[in-house]
Amino acid sequence: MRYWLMKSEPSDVSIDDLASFPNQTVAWYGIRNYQARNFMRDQMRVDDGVLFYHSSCKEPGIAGFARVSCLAYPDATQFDPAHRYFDPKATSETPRWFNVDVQLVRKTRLISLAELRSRPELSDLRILQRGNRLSITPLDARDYQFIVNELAQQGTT
DNA sequence: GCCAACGTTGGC
DNA sequence: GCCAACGTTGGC
Repeated sequence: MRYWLMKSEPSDVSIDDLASFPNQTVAWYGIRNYQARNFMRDQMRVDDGVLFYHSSCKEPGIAGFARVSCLAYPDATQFDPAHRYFDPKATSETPRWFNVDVQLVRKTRLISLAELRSRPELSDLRILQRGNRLSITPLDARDYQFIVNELAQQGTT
């Protein structure tokens, strides 16, 4: 079992949006970076743990816990010429882009980026490192458990 | 809106 | 295969 941090812009899909979706599940479509795609396609398994992270917003940070609920399959948006994520080089025979499904486990208080940075225990977290822009990054069980057991317990949820 | 960092593209 | 130009990300 692996653990992942997955960024979403709340103006696109927020934690509350996710909570309102059928089965509290969303297809993680629109990834157009090969490294992030490979994580989904090659490494993610059902029940992997996911930190749902709000990015490009007023208060960036971890907003909830989720899980991988479906193995990767071709991203439907690559085939749709009307869609912003259309990829003319992709065909149904040779799809380029894949996505998993992600299901909410529970919303938490917002664990801000500043708070994550303030914890020496999390200094190896990929998103805290300089120049990191990947929207999907793996993290160790230790970091995941620290966030679940220490940070997410504080405050109200 | 700025800008550092990094990925992708395409000419050669 | 190199690398300059360009585009994107995302915190601030």
